[in-house]
Amino acid sequence: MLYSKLFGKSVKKAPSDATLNSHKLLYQAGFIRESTAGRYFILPLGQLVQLKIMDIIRKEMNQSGAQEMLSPVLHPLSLWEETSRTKTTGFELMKIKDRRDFWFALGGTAEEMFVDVVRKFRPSYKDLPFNIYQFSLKFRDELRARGGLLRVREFIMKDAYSFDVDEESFRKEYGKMWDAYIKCFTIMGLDTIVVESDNGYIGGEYCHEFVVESEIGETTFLTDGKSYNAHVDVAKFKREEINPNDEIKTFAIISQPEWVQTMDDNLKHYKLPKSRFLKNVVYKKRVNNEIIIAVIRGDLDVNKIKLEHTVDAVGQLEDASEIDLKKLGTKKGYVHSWGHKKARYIGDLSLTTVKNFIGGQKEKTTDSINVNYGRDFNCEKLADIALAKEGYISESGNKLIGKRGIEVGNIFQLGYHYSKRMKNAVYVDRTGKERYFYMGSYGIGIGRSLAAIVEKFHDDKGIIWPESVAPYKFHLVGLDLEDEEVSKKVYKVYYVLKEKGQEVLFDDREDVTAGEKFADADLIGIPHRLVVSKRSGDKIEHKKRPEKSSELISIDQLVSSFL
RNA sequence: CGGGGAUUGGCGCAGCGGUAGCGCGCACGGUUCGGGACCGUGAGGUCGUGAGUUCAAAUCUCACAUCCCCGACCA
Repeated sequence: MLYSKLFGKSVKKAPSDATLNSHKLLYQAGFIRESTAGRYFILPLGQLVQLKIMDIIRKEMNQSGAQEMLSPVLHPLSLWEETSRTKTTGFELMKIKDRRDFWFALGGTAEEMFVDVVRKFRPSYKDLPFNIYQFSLKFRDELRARGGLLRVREFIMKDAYSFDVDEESFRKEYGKMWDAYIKCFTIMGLDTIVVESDNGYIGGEYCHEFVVESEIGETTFLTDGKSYNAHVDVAKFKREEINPNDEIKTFAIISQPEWVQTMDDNLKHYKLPKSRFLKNVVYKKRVNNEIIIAVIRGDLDVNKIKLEHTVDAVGQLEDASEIDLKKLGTKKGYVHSWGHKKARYIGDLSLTTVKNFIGGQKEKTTDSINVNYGRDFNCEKLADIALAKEGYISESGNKLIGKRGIEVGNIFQLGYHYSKRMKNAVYVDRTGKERYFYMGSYGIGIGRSLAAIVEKFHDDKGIIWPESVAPYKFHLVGLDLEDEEVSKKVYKVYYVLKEKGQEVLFDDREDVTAGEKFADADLIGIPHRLVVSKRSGDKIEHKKRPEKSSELISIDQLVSSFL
């Protein structure tokens, strides 16, 4: 490729509102341009990188036995209605209708479509398992796009869907995808941490995110530095016994000064740690206005997402308002840990780690002490509904550390979530009976991976592409082109490389200074820079992008050592 | 969706009631030529949109739109 003809040249300055290195550099070097917020033109250089990334993924997917296909981008809305995902709160589905008033969803993920195509075949157990995937545009009506390619409203995603006869078979597939993902990201130069995460509106029981650690990342997760990594939404931790040696005392209602209202007042008044008090947090379920009171040890906070899973209300809980509390017959700070009629009580596992809790039925000048779970009150159930934090102890006994990262891929166990909700999502087993598919889905964001690579591989001069994803392998710089000899030589190098099928970007511009060409080469970040000039004589000057010094080599050496 | 900021040529910005400017980039000519050179000439803008105030609005007022940042939300 002649640089003089390349569409999308470099510019000196990035727009002032670009804050991330990947955004600035990709803009400056001519890889991307914005259309509207969160929608990007991927320019020729950028597309070459995207294609490289897609090739890496395609190869590993095919290697693992998956089959590439393509689904329409417009999904009949009726499919999304079949799984009730049109109603899932928090997910803004983009809808569009054609001239016959037929409604479509602009796909943000394609579970329904893939189930739909599979059920058209009514497979037999002999056809299973299989994994089908595609690269296609995805639409997410994000409330706020940000960070260049990191969070966009339209992007290319590799999404795969697996269909198995049962869980055991599925687990193998899940493992295969896990391994394939690690391999893909490693080839791209990315070290990923596999993090347990929340499945949100996708459904299913467990899932994992592949995260590239980065300070600018949006995903926050906790790790014990060894075997345990989990998204804060789902992270588990040990509840230590607070006072195991205390004797259990008799429950009592005592008088308490009126000024004791908040947790801080309690600490002052009783001179005991937060963990000795009961805390109640009230939520309301949006669909039916059901009131849920989460009861938890005073030093812990409630994790709304865990609670939502516990009460089967994913994406449906909101903080109760003062009006809601009034309906319960109470107000802020005076919620009881038991006894409010029409409320469901869910307790955290921490309730059994304290003897003789203080609190639980606070009134204006009284409260209860020596409250023990199981003896003095019970919840509908005890579950893990507490928010894990940095410094807490993981279940394997190590301290949890908080980190940030960019989520570049994820794998989901879907189980029967979709097959049970959609009609005829079944195969025929050995005995001729119909059985539900056991499913999984697997995604990788192409643009986000690209941005993550740039975030990791750059210096103050520009991008430093790993060879596996670089838009070109060689950046040939021709200097002194007005000199006929030099000009002949550099074109010869260009044609030799091209003849050998090499990817080469040739800076053939005649009216540009050497300094500018070098600056552009650094900015664009192609792994091997070749310079031909008066100074290089018969040889070619070769320099790797991250290195400072160059070496003089002959064209034969170039061919023998680098092609 | 809450809070903050912005919108003037392709990009970065100045101007803040009285003739729309600068730097970069672009085009042409010339001098340069190994780390973003210099001189000269030139093209390019109904100052986000719509109302209003005023003799006069890029500038003041209001509304709207778009974009950015923080948060909430979110595979």
